[in-house]
Amino acid sequence: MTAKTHARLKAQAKILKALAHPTRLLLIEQLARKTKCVCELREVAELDISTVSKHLSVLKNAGIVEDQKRGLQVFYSLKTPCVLNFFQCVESVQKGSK
Amino acid sequence: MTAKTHARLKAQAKILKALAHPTRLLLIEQLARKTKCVCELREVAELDISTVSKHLSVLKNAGIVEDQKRGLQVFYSLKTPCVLNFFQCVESVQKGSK
DNA sequence: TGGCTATTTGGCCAATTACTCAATAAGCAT
DNA sequence: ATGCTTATTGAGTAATTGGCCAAATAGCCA
Repeated sequence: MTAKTHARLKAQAKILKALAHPTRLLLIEQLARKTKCVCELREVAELDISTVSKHLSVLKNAGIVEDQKRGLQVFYSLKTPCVLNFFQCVESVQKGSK
Repeated sequence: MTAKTHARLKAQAKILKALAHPTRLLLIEQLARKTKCVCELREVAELDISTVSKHLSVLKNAGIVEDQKRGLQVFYSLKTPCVLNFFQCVESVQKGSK
């Protein structure tokens, strides 16, 4: 395998890895509805705010969400809504067909 | 968050997690072309056959591939080709839009 | 049966991940 | 400036992951 192929696969895996965590999926679902600040997301996730912040930075780093500071709060929004299409296929996999 | 929601998210994450590794993405690309045995995949992946076998069992356990024994060899094939659609979105994320 | 080949499984280790708590930064208000 | 609130970052720890090697399993054929 060439180094180029390896780099491509690694980059693709990074994005999927960012999606591959229950809490981060929850955050994505929330952001699919509307832009929310970290404190709102913390309530939904029922986790320490530092933990939520770190999950958000993983998603941001992968290019899936973006952030915007407004006063004291930081609002996150879904940058690439196409990730929601994943769920359809995930469901197909769960049903064991297609 | 309800226990049910948590279970759903965990199940979805499991499938994404199975996809989220460079080697497993390579295996999926290979199987998208055609059914292959473990030994053929080992050559492509350039890894110990036991490592490849474990990656395949992760994919199988997630419902993404299926296996069929023919004589000494075990052939794997893509059970849910829709996972290939993921790549389109992954590309969009990489380009930072949509 | 015994030997050969293909694959899976178990043990081990190094690297990564997810979490919490504590410390730091940044923005506003008094 | 001081204090209060929101968020991020760093340290430390427990659990998970991915790799290899060695051992076990399974199928074929002599």
